Amino acid sequence: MKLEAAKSFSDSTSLQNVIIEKIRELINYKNLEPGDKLPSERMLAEKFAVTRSNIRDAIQQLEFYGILQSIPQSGTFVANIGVIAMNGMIDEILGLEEQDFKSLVETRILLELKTVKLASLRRTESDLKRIKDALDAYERTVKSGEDAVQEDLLFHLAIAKASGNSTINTFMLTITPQIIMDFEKYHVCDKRMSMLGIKEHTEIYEAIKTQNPALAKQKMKEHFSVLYQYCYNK
Amino acid sequence: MKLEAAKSFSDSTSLQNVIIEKIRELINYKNLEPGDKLPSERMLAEKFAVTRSNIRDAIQQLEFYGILQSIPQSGTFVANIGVIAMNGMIDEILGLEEQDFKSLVETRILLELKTVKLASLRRTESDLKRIKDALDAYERTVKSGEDAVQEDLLFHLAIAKASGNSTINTFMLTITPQIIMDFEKYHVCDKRMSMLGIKEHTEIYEAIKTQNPALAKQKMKEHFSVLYQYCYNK
DNA sequence: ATTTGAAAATTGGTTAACCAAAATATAATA
DNA sequence: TATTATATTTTGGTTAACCAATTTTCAAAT
Repeated sequence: MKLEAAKSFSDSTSLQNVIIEKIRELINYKNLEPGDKLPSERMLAEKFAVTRSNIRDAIQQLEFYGILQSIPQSGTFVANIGVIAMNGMIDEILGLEEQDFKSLVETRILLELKTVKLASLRRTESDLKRIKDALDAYERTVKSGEDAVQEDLLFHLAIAKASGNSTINTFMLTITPQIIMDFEKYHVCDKRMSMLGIKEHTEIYEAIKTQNPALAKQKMKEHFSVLYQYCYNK
Repeated sequence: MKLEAAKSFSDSTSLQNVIIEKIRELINYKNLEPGDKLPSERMLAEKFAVTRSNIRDAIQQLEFYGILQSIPQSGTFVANIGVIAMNGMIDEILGLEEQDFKSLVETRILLELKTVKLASLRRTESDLKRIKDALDAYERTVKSGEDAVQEDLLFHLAIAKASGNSTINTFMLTITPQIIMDFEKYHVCDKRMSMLGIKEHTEIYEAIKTQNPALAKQKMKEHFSVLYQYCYNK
């Protein structure tokens, strides 16, 4: 059987949001400060009339955003960000929207115009080799007539890695699969685009190689202008 | 008891990485294509000689990066990104470094110079009110002589929300708690900085209100230049 | 040969019992 | 009274049994 996904906001998500909301209320009601301990998972489960797993899931999400921290055999603690920031952040977490394609592309362009500049300045020789390898792989696939969306993205990820900025690199990783799926869904890349892509990728690579950040950014901008128009004019 | 954290790369993380690596090898060895089904959690657990929970954790992480997708009572599937991109991405996931303060600040500045421009263009009236409220709260706290790091960050988060870009907004949320903790750790903000901050925040707010993106970005840049120097010259 | 339908097996998710480390309470000692 | 040693309780994490939805199997009917 093959997959045909249509992920919706499931019940478990909304239950988790309810629990997060209740944890927030508890922290406020009890005036818990940074470093204070939350009631145990078992007590929370009983208090909220849900299972301990539900509590653990909610805590895990709040841990992801740095609001709580669990210490084994000790307890779950309010992180060191203060009650005001915590309330504001939970508001935003509960109000997070599904990420739309436009935001995704907009963000990708922003990040990449930065990574390509940083990569030009900071790339090591091994960074450069990785980028070159990705470029060669892309070129091979395009010239063989196959779809090269994946090799395309890997070229860009190699640049992100060379930027030396671990945060941006992580962000690029998180948006890449969604980008790939959207691109293939909307058929963003055709053969003609790909042949042009080889030229543009090569120019970007050369600019990084010669450590010319301004030129690198310029070439990346051109590369995206085609893409951008293609995405928005269909 | 109060918390004094020093999170290190735990054993569980490295075990998870080993499992991720093995899942990758399996996908390659079996030539699984997008949409194909992975062996069941139970079989993987037996094959890799680990518990089913370990398998579930690894799958959950690969799900976060969009590489796998679990369907209840059906199976876990390779997402629609292709084997080449998958290999490249798993390489990067396994090689992810801890996020350093410099990357964090660099990324924050990049994101905020964009959000403030977008917010100027797109902000609704209710966005504007939220930003104003955050600004007022910040001013109140500073003038009362208290530490206002939290109100400071909430002002910036309000702008991120007004940018209308859900992806950037999510990213801002994920880096905010780390920023707060680092700021308090390094005592980035003192009283003098905060009083200056009121002026700068107000200027940014006015630029967003009058929908002047260039001015808004300019003011944000000034705001960060002080911060940036403070962070790097200590 | 094809279709149908019910039974059996398989699936990810859930629950509750269990574990070892940590925190706390208690008792013994100085 | 203060301090140390020990037993008990509490903690988040782990494990294994269980569940309901889904998929597969396979024989009966057309």
